[in-house]
Amino acid sequence: MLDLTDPDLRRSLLTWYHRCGRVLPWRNHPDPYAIWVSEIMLQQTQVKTVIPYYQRWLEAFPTIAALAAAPQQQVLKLWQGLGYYARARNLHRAAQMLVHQGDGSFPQDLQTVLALPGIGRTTAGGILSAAFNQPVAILDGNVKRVLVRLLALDRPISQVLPQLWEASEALLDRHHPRDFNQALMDLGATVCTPKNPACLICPWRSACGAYALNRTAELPMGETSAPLPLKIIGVAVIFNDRGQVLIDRRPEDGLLGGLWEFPGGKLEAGETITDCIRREIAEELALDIEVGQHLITVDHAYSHFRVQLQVYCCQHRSGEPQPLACDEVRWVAIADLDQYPFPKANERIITALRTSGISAH
DNA sequence: CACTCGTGGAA
DNA sequence: TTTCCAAGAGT
Repeated sequence: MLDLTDPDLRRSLLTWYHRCGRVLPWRNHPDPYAIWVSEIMLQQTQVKTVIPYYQRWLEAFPTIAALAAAPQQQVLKLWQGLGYYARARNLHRAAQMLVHQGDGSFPQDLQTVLALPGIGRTTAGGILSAAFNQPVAILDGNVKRVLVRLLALDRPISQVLPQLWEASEALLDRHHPRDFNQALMDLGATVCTPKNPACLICPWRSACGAYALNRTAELPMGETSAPLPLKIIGVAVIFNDRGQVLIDRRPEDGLLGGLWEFPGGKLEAGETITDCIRREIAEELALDIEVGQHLITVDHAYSHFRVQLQVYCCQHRSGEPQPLACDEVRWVAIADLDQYPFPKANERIITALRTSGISAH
């Protein structure tokens, strides 16, 4: 029977880590704030994607105080393209809490850390072990996969989370929690990968249940998932007679909260795309517009649905734009669109606008 | 507690 | 091309 507290298990992983561990910008960083930023950016996001964002972020906001003092629009602009924008809003809000309700330093107490917005159990363990070498366990995607294989659990991960947390805590090396947690994640990221794991060079090969049963390719078991529904969205690029276009800022909560976009909405059954756009602009902005020529069609996939944006150039006819379904509306010159944080699908609209040379008539 | 929340790398 | 899934958290 596999003993998770076997010192040889910990020793073999740490030895492997010292020889083969990754070199990362935030690893062994002296500032807990930098560790914190990296942990938030790394949620559901690959290391390679995070690195340039991490470096730009620390240049713009080198301290907790600097982040707390920044306007939210600058924070979102630095996060633009990274996704899951609530992470940026929560990080910003947590920095303000630390400055205004504390002494501006990052806390070392687990319960205090867990109380900060955007920090759950795994991120708290990641920060406290990496920044302060505290023995707090983690359970991220890498660790889940490693442990499911090590223990040969043939049930979907969502059904064995309590067991996996127990295992992570039992395994954790109390004398080297920082290196051990980092080693566990590195093992999952570089050896015990989702496909084609490199079992022949794995320090835990002889202890691994999935390897012994020759089932590494089947574990972890896949979760059942429904196909993503598709929404057709009519989108308006509305010009006024000064050549400016109308953009709106989405409500703070929910999808793409706080980011700017071109207005529009969902195509309803039996409706033409032109009617859809005119209706949405009337409902959400109280504007009368003329829908003109097609600009671009953008296909984009979110986590739980796909969208097809059918974008049309439009001309403002009458009415003053009202923020009925958003937080703010603004007329902006095309050259100034760069100053606003936009979601990825809208970036493609901006590119199309500039390359098409379309302007007001 | 099942659902919501982005984007891109990798196969 | 699709499909999976990444250092998960909030509600």
